[in-house]
Amino acid sequence: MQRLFCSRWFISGVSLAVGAGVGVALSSGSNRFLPEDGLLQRIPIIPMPSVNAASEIIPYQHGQLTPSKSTAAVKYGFPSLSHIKSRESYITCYDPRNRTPAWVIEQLNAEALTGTSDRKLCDFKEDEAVHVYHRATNSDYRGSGFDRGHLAAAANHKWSQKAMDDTFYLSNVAPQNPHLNQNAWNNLEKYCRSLIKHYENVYVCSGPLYLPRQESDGKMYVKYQVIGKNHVAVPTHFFKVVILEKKRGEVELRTYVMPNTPVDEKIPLERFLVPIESIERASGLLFVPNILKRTNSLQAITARV
DNA sequence: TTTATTGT
Repeated sequence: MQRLFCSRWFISGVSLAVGAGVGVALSSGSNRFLPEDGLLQRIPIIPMPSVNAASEIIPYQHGQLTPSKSTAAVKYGFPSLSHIKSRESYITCYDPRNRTPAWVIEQLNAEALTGTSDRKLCDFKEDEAVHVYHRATNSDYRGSGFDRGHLAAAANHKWSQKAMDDTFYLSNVAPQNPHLNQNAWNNLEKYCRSLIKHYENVYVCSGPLYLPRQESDGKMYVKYQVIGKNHVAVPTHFFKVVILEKKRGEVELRTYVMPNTPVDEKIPLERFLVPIESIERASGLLFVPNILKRTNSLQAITARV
């Protein structure tokens, strides 16, 4: 895991600047791609199938207009759909195998950050919307040595007590090194909140990573601890993708990765910037597909600053 | 200020 931070990513970072010219190109196409579109347009997941409509979900086959024979294979249902949940304060995709979120996305703005909500009134709680087989519980975390680290941060949702309460579902939480959670990661969250002063809109997508590393036999393995009776996975790293909209519609992306270990908070946050592509490859996710997938002409986007 | 855990 140290390798990630020794590589050139460590210093270079990336910031994709979508210029004003691209903004015009966007609006000349389908409205779906306008930056003003809401949170839902930015979910890093491809289409939501409609439940019970097997023929709509079966993989597309070239030149085939009738439902494929494999429709019958799912007569008794799909083992999973996409586990998207919408909450008062955020939208999340749950990872039932790891008992943590796969990602959580939230919009930060002055209204959301202002209010009298009090985290002392909140308790971490099981998410009863998650099947018991796949649900993390407080007892899984107790005595584990890990914090219940929020992905959508409580302080991002002070506007309503309910919104803050919703961030305390364990489906919005992953085992996090206490030092990281309370120092460097907390600083990154504070920094994200501070960005609302300088940008029209701030969207934040956070999640766990399980990065491979070389073991002593020279081969690459993904190794991670699991805690509690439910074997809640301990991520090796965490990512944060910050989507910043300027007043003229320009979009800037910043992608951070921190290891799930103590991190010296004197290290400037910029040192944790990585290219968004590296997170997309490592996580299996695609961020801002509405911008980056739109055309083949990535050259229209300035890909390094 | 915000992030938390543990023990009573």
